[in-house]
Amino acid sequence: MKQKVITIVGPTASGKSGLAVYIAKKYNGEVISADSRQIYKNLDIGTGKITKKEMLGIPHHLLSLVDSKKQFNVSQYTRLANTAIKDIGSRKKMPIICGGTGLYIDALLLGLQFPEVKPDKNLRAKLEKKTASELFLILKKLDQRRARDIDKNNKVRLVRAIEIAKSLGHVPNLKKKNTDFDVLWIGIRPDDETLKKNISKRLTARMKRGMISEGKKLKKNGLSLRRFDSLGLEYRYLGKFLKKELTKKEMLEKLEKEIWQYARRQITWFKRNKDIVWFKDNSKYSSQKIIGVINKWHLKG
RNA sequence: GCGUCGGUGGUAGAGUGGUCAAUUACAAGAGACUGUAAAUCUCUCGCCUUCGGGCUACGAAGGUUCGAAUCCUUCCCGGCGCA
Repeated sequence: MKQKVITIVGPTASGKSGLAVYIAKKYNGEVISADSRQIYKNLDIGTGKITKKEMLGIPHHLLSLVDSKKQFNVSQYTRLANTAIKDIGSRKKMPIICGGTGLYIDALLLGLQFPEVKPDKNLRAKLEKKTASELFLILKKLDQRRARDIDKNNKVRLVRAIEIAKSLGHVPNLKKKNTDFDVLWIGIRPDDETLKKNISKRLTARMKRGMISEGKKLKKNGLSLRRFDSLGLEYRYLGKFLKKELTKKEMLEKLEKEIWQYARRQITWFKRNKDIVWFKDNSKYSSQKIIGVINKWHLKG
């Protein structure tokens, strides 16, 4: 019998975390985070990590595990998440995946198998200095086929493709492995106006909770400004503020827009998955409907 | 009041007689996604379109010219200087 897994996806500030706890309470579940930034230690306020209090006693996995100076990736994520699912399942509890990082979730639940080539820091550093078209030519020599479908303006992708091709001789086709999961996909997508409001409110709340001092502390503890930038969103803009490139007001204005753009990108990603059952919010009314959907799925076997 | 500089698409800001529906950036919208994914990348972006093109536009109104966002006149608005 397949392991049952409930998954809650949606854009940032849609109320996923609260819903996950609510469902976990009802179904004797534990939550596994699927968030590429909340996996890091000490990135708490800026990532909107759920607090101990908000967890209401529900165990949460894959939060605050990695040093924020280190680079984490999908492959590590799927390994950890698979282990967590097994662990939770073995204790006869319901794993609830909750998060907004589409790639991580799909890799885990759709079984995307990426080529097993470890990141090569030196090679990357060398390649990053080249232009996209130079990189494209390098890749073309190594793997004609991959060069044909790759986005030839996307340096990040090109670098990785070259990295793989150098190691394996070519870039293998992406494989999907059959997973042992029976997944119920639940999506939360508020209407645009509500989502915008939520984003704005949440940002204000984060400021009150001390987002700026969190940033200062991270910097003091040696997190480079370059790293701030690559972490994106709040940390990218916190970094610009700490560098004095932006005033506090400018930071907040730009950040709010940027978060909105991010939310749109998340929605674009999740829209592709036709298995997702969408709801507007996590209100009482929606929650009841969601429970109904879960019950039906749960009874099926 | 006189002088002077300026008024360009949602915003900032190029353009100073034809190659201009107008560089670029941002905002907005759509989308992509092979181990960085909160990252990275692409497309659209005056209106209409049978996708050939058509129409209306660079403060307003006139004028010069084969042709004006670009030159001239007047007016309106804003900055600065002098009164």
